[in-house]
Amino acid sequence: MLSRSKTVDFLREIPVFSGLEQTALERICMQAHDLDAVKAKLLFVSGDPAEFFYVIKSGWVKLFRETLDGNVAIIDILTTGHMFGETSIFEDGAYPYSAEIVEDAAIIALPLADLKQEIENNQQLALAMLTSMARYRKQQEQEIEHRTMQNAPQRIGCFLLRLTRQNETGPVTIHLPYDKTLLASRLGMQPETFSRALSKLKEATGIRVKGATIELDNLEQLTNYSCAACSSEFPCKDIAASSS
Amino acid sequence: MLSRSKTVDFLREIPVFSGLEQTALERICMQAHDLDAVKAKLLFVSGDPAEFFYVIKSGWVKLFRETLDGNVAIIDILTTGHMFGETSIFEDGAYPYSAEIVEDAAIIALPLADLKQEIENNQQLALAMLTSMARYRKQQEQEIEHRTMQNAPQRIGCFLLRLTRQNETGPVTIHLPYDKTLLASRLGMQPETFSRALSKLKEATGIRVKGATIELDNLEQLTNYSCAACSSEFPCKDIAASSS
DNA sequence: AACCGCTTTTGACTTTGATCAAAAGAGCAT
DNA sequence: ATGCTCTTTTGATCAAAGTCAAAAGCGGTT
Repeated sequence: MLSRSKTVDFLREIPVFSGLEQTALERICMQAHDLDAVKAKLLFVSGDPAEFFYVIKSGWVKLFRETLDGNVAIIDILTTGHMFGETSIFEDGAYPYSAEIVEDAAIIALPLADLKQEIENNQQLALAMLTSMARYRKQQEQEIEHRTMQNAPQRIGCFLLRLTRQNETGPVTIHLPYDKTLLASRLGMQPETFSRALSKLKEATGIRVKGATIELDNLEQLTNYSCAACSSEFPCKDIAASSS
Repeated sequence: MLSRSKTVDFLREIPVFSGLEQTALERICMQAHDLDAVKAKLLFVSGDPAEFFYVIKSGWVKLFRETLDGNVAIIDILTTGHMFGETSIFEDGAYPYSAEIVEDAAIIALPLADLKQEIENNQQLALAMLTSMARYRKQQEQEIEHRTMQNAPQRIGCFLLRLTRQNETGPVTIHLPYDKTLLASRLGMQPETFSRALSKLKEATGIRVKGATIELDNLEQLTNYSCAACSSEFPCKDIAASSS
């Protein structure tokens, strides 16, 4: 079936699956189904029984939880090539967070049971998962560090840097991937703070902001400003690409 | 050799190793050596070539990094049964953080190469590592949530709760495991803020503080105050026990 | 007891970011 | 173009936490 083999091809591009044998990948994709979802659609909510894990073909998905007193905590915001829901393999069978589409998306849903079985029987996949988890873990460590060591303008600068390919030298144009309110919460600040912090960053580094488009003459402007409060000097390797 | 079999026995108590066959565990412990270290000793610094991973028998160890502008970011503070340095298996062979003894400790050092080889050849261990990584990942997610959603007194209260066994009903006595300055940085705040926040917590919940000893009549006092800003209602399962 | 070095607390002040309220801008349908 | 909605910005104010400085407390020695 054509759509099945396209799914296999897509998954092969993702680090955690890229080393797998064709047959293993096909077993995982056996029950795959595609779904298109528009902005604001809730894929599942925290506590729902976990049947599927998801891989994003395009668009953006927000993972979040709500606190008892009604605030929202963003876990992560994911896009093309990212995977989510797969950690429920190691859990009690419920999703530990809710997932909402924040930019129209094409998504592949795959049964957790099949992934679980393959991991348990396929050493290669288990190791790939371990590597992926380790990378994610490192990313989270860095996230915690950023939240405590960087102030608001620095966090924005750091985020912008991570949107670029890391060895550009000349002028760079960056497009913010989703709206500024969401970006604010991704960076752990209020929308008003984001707006003001972006102005401050503009002041401090000379970047040019036009709506969701940002231009800078070179990355150094930003790295000097943002990476000072960070433990890993710039091209902060490893943190860019990852599957949830 | 007696000390070798004691090491095996100790590792067997740790979740990630508990399901292993005796022979597998013995292979990992083959080159084990014990070390006693006093407060302030640096085990390794970030960037050192990673040869060993460590398991703590007793005492406390701080993992941290330094930012370019000279501040210190605490990664984690670990004690009995915790493991660290093992993620270097998935890295470029250097430790990604520094490790310092903060309370006199007894530690087992084991070669990373042996662990790596065992993981690659032993499906059971790979799966146990995956489970352990998933638990740690969840913990980190919670840590990020705490840092953004809870204020200073709430974070302290939450930390105290996690020092208790979670189903106590009557009065509880808690001993702070290490000094307050370190605890402050573990919770992402300044020592002065910690001191004042603890007073505020005392005010708000009626806990009694005498030096490093804290008494409370029941956990509810604290949970009402601290867990309101959190997404997982109290006994916050999973987060207590873990390896690294 | 007196002293030393350390941790912890307290005080005064500053800075950062949150909050509340309102205005401005952008996108879209009519 | 007009009106509608939603996002973003701006302004004014407030609260939380950081900073700097000094005092108090707490072992452990001598």
